Amino acid sequence: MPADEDPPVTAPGRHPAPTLELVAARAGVSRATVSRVVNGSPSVSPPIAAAVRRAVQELGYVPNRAARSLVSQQSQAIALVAPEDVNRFFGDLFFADIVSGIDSRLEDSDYVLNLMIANHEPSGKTMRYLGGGAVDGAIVVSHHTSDRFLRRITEALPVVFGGRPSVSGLDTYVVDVDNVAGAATATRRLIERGCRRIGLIAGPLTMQGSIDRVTGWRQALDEAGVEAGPVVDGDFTMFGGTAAMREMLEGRDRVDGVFVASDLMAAGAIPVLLDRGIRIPDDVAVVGFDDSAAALTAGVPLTTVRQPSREMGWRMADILIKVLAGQADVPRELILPTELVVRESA
Amino acid sequence: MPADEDPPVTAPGRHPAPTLELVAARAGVSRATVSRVVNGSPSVSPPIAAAVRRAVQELGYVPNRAARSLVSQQSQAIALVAPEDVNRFFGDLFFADIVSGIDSRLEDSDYVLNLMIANHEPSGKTMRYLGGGAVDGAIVVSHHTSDRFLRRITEALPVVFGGRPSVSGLDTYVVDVDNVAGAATATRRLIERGCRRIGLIAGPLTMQGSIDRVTGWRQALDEAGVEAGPVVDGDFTMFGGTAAMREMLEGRDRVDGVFVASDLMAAGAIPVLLDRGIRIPDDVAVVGFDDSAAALTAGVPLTTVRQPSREMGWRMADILIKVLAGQADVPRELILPTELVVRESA
DNA sequence: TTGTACGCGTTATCAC
DNA sequence: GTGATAACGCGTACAA
Repeated sequence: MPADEDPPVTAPGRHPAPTLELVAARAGVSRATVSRVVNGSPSVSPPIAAAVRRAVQELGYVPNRAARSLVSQQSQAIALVAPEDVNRFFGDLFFADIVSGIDSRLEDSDYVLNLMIANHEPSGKTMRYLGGGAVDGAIVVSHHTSDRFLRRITEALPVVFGGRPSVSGLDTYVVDVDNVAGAATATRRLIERGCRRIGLIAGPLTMQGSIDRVTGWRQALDEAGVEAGPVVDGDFTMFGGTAAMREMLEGRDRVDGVFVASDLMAAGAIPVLLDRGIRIPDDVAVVGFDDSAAALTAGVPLTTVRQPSREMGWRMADILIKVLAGQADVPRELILPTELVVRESA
Repeated sequence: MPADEDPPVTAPGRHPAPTLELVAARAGVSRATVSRVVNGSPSVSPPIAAAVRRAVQELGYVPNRAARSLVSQQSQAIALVAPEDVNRFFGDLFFADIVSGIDSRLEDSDYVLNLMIANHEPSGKTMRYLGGGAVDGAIVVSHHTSDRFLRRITEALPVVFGGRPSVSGLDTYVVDVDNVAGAATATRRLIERGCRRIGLIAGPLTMQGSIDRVTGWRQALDEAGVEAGPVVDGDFTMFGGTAAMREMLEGRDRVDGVFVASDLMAAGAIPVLLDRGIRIPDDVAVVGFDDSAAALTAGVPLTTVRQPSREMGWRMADILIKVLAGQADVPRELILPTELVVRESA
């Protein structure tokens, strides 16, 4: 009674993958030649190349990634690292655009994307993985100033940040928008509408982008000589936006305009206004930030500051790929423009 | 003038990773012994093991994944494949839960997750990647009946499906809920409330889950002897839900209850009702499906059918890991229970 | 232009 | 218990 018969390690019925050797045998050439053909070396005679390609086709040969990595010292993989709660990450369509952009850049490359949504501080396991050559580089988004690992990760491998990190002096690349200018533009829109009590629903102040948007808001106010209204933290989540708006309305400060530092928060905040019979934009005007898909689901079409999030994703991947290819003239910082999108909320 | 000086292939300043060899030298033992210690082999004397561990620590040694893969024939990576538009995938918080669940199962394993959101039919590149040993297995979600690649992928590597595929006879594993029963429960809730003109906003009928929910809806209606109301396709998106509800209201059939086959669609549909002054649930009762985060952002707290999406993700990863480990007693199909969550909309 | 041979870092099978 | 040594599949100097 074989109670402990060894289960097969590999699933039954899968063919062992053909190797370079096999293809070579079939094409009647050496492994080296096959390798050359596969890697598009010019120094191989057309007839031979054709024969090899046919053999590759017939056998369904596909290069073994591990072997290739081992010799080339490159994994052809990059990591998308987000030190953020999974639901938070997925909940914000802004990141959908980022991923979409990264994806589109990677599509016609050989790189694959590894997802590392690391709740809180990335663990030792994660860091070992990142530093251990398992990926060639990393794109880091949604990072907080408290993240000690920012420095460690940039020391471990080439990194492109989505959003300027608060820590400076890092050996890294950054793709960002001018958050200060964008926020100022949004606030000016409110001022021009005639708003004089302008509140702010901010993102978490552990993120540089949030801080910059606060700065921009205040800057526009100062320029216009308008007194600053109440400030509440909305945490970059929809619920946070809802809670923040409630808090703001319950405060002693009346507002007639609000700059909300992300569309998702605005989508949470606007229903609070509507529920209380407050008209938008007549009683309270609202401007968001991102122009993500949430801008159209807020109840009132949202006037917002568009940031080219999909392009940002594309650019980040593009920069990383160029750096990994050893290209020298890659700019350290790429600042993309924002643009005010006027809809109905302000 | 070195106009074309070779740029360095690797970023400057990164140390070459220490190898087994190096650790061995430092500890004064052979590579084999170090390997044993690293892999927790029992047959190594405690003092030696300690010395090796110290060397590992000091050098910050981390095993080279490629080399390990090459010899073990395993990549320690699994792919999450979604033949779906990126924004669609990210836009539905249901998938956030799935990913979160997968992630939590992978956390204390050595596996990493590769993300493959393949707009439309996965390309040849994708299939080659999947079949080429770059990943040990795959989790496939959001698949459509039209996906010819379902068969190909199951032939290429071990696969766990999220949601029963329409194609049958596949060598694969499935984690799903009983969509028919869930939909019937939802519909019964409406009937018990007194609704007699019950419409349906369906998901895309290219997905088996959508079809099953239609079936469940009709089943409950038939059982109760209630005539079927209008059916409109909502595409599993928020906008789709909005459009579907508009279409339904403009039709000649009056409705006093609607079963919406996903919370996200319900979140799009409910505002349409509210905008027209239709009271929920008094004039029209609404039941959703999923109990995703969207259920609480619909304007009216949504009565819905909860499916344990996070657990589904966890289970899928768990099953895949067990299969990859050669475990024999893994069930081919795991059906998780649904549960009616009563809130205010019905 | 093509083939030979070595090495990439690991694991595993042997002897010792 | 420990150490040589042979794979694993591939890229690439080097030789032919």
